[in-house]
Amino acid sequence: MSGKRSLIRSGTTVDQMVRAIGDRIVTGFLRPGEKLDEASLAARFDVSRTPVREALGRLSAMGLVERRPNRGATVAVVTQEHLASMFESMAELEAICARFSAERMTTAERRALEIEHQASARLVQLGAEEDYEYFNTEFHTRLYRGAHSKHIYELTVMTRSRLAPFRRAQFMLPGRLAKSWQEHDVIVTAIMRGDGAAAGQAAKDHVSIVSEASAVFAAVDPMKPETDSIGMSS
Amino acid sequence: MSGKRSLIRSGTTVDQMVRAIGDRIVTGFLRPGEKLDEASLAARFDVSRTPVREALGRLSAMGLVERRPNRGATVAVVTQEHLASMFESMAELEAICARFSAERMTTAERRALEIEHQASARLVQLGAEEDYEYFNTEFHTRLYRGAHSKHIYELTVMTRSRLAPFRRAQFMLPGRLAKSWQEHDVIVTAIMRGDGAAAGQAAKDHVSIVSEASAVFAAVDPMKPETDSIGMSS
DNA sequence: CGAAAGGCAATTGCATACACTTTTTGCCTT
DNA sequence: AAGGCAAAAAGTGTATGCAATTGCCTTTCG
Repeated sequence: MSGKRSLIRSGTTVDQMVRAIGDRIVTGFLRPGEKLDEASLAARFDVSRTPVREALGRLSAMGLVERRPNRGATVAVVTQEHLASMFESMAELEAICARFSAERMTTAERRALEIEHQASARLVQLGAEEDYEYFNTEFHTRLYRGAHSKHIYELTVMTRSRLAPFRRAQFMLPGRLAKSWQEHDVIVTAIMRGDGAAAGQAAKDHVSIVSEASAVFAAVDPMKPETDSIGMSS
Repeated sequence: MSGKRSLIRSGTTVDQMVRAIGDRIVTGFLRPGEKLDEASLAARFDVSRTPVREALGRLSAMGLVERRPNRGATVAVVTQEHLASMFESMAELEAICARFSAERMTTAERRALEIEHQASARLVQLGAEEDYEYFNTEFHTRLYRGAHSKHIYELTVMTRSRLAPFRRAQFMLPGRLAKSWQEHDVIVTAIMRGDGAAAGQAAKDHVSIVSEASAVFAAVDPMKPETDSIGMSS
């Protein structure tokens, strides 16, 4: 019977299940609308149904899977409207964060933001998309933290994680890197001079542009049976 | 042991547990910081640990309880700062909803909002706090829906439910009913004439006032052992 | 006398077994 | 032949048992 867990890393079994299943959804290996059978998943990962069940519950709370009582779980289907709604929310949330950041950031926070932002300019010149993506995430996180509001932070991070699957390839568009940096520059400038309104507007515009850039990926066909079930990774 | 649900109402057992435990937290019967023992709760409600466990997971996602791996669950302790942060977020979210409502509500939605708002005026005159509370909830829900943005709606409802414990007694303050109605009136007026900026500002002010009115309840001493709540019955 | 290490009790995490709900399939009726 | 009903199969929901981790208490050594 149950032997050793696969060589997946740390955390409780449920955490591993959340990561494993979540990854497969985010990477598109599990298609939207696809049924998630508890027993199958449990067998696939060599665990019992219990942790799988709890993992599905968490993923449901994250919005990655949908659950109906007595009817099982499916990979969440994100409609065009819902996706637009999430990007819209993201724009509003980022605007709030930028506005608050402009008003509340400490001197140290402003300096760190500026320094990191300037440093990332080099990545644009080099066209280092991978590294820029990392700095991009860091940049936005700084904005969220700079708002000095724990709950706003939570809402924003939650929304961002929910949008992650659709933002993945936004930097593949040519010239997007430089444009992204310039948009960041507008935000930083506004924050440095404490102009909350301008910072908010700039952040909103920034996300709106990202939204449009990602819109092309919304055309992911849902409910495609897919040949196989579950492979290995992470 | 014997299966004999208490006389709590419908839904799956987990739903009942969520309601039961959530109610006890919201009503203050379970104090912030208090430990939530799975076995005790299961015995108290005459169910097995499994649904209790899942219920604690959901309540954790709602922010009502905090969970640490292998260390059990406790009633979430909300600090003064976090509470202020949540009210602040609520103000911003309601502002967004009101702004969008002013810009996007259909004619039917506007009419329904206006009618219901006017109807609630009578409740103010009568001083029917219970009934007004119901209409108040309804009013705000209309605003959330009127924004025509599913994700914004979700974020707002989530935040509101998380603030529920602290808003409970806001109408106990004398004269609060009439003031609340007047604030609603400003919002409705702005929405009716499609003035998004004004509606947003009015909604933000409204929540801010509620926040202040509720601030007094933030002084709930956490981690009071309490004689005990969960006794053995059966 | 204090501190650290080791053992013990309590509680959580996971596995397995059972019960109930939903869906499918095959047979019977019209 | 088509539709509906019923029984079985599949799958979720709940209960219970067992393993593993945590926190406390005792014991021992500096």
